Amino acid sequence: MTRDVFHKDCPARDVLGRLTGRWSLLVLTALMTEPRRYTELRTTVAGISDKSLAATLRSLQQDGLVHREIGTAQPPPVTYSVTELGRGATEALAPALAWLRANSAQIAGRSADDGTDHGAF
Amino acid sequence: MTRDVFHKDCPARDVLGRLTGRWSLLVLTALMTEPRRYTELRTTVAGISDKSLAATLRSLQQDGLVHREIGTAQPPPVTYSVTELGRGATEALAPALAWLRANSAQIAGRSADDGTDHGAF
DNA sequence: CAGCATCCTATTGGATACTG
DNA sequence: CAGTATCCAATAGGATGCTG
Repeated sequence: MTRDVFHKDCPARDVLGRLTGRWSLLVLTALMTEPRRYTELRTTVAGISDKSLAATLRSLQQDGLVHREIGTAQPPPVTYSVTELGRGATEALAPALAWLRANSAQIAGRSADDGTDHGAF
Repeated sequence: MTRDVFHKDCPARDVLGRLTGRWSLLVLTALMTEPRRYTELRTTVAGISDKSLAATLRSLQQDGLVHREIGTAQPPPVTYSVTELGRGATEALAPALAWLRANSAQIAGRSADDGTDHGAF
């Protein structure tokens, strides 16, 4: 006990580092329902920059969580989808996301409760 | 659909940002089984610095996920524990951690497979 | 359309030393 | 024991402009 991930040299630390990037969870979840094109993703994950989206996708792709496919049309459409591994990861992350949805409003209004009701936002 | 967390101004974004910090998941999980003292935590979460541990604890405490209690002995012992809210959060994160434990070795050996067998590390 | 290159700033986080 | 203070390096990430 208190081993593996708590150990300094556990490779899970690296993976954790990449998965806890600001955008990974959002991008993975956005890809869960259906494959998406680059521009589509940038719209869905509102607020992400080109640089961050590209970096996140590359990172997820290198970890084998996301698949990148280039079409033959002109200009070539690029479609991203989750791999089997990525699907497992996203499903493992789903409870965390659900918890966020349910509790973040309460947490956000903890140190700065200005009385404004954002609802889910 | 494609709302709430995908919206730019959703407060879940902030909470996500703090929860996806490099150490939050580890610290929360370390506190799940039993309350722990500061030094104990620093030992359990191997590799964390004083600065990062203190910052992580302050952040979690402000979000209401962790409780800080100061004893009366000399020098005053400080004990950290998860709150009810924190317990819910950690449980929601547990599947992600389990997935990490099960799959990170495979992922880590993806781009740099040197043949070394780290096992779970 | 799907990025990459460049520049820039802000934040993270480790090391070290110090304190009540 | 339980931190804080300071310094510094590395990284993340946004803005902008450009490309095949």
